[in-house]
Amino acid sequence: MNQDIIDDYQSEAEIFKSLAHPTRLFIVHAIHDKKLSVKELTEMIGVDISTVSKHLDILKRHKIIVGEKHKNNVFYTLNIPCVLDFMSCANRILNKS
Amino acid sequence: MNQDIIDDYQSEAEIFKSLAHPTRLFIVHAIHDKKLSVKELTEMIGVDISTVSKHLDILKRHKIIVGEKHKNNVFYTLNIPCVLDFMSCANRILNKS
DNA sequence: ATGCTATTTGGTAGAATAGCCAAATAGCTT
DNA sequence: AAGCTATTTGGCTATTCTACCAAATAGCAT
Repeated sequence: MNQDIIDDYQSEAEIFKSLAHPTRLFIVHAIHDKKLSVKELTEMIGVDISTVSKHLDILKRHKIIVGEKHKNNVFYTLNIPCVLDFMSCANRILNKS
Repeated sequence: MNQDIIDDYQSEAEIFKSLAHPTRLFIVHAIHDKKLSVKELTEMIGVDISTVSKHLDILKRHKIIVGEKHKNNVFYTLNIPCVLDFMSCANRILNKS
């Protein structure tokens, strides 16, 4: 593997990778218009809360979302609106078949 | 895992997944303004041609790119310009730290 | 401080991914 | 047909990812 290409595109690929999971896409949509806590998201998604926390951590580390703590809840918000634009784009791809 | 969420977002996640690799992002950029064959891309990337062929297959199956055959070469073109828009968006994320 | 709720972290097993090599296929061109 | 080039496919390992459970941490509230 050519190391230069890796260097150039690795961090960009990380962004895509962080979105490349149904649960994480659901989260992005869900917090688009409403701040939600880990617990609330967990109830909506229906997997173990530790799994949800790890998904949130991935999105947070890549700055897709931002968390703010109130009492002992962490509420998450979407940091990158253009993600949703690309999701519309992706859906156009899917539907134009 | 809640099956409904999987069903709703799985295919969308596939799009992101297909772009979540440095080599595939390189390909998307490289064929943006110029049709390129598997062999040409392989020379630019520097991995085994079978690896490149598999990357191209992933992008093709998700309709990110389109291949057309001339003689015994297959030339690839970008099918989804909005991918590049999102890549700009991704880079804004990266640089705003 | 003790409990109570929310969140994160560590560990682990199973699935998926990406690379290489080798072999198969496709399709010109003699 | 036989040779040549380009591409794809199969098989195999090594690595990465994801889900669960259990345990640790954080922080309010009694």
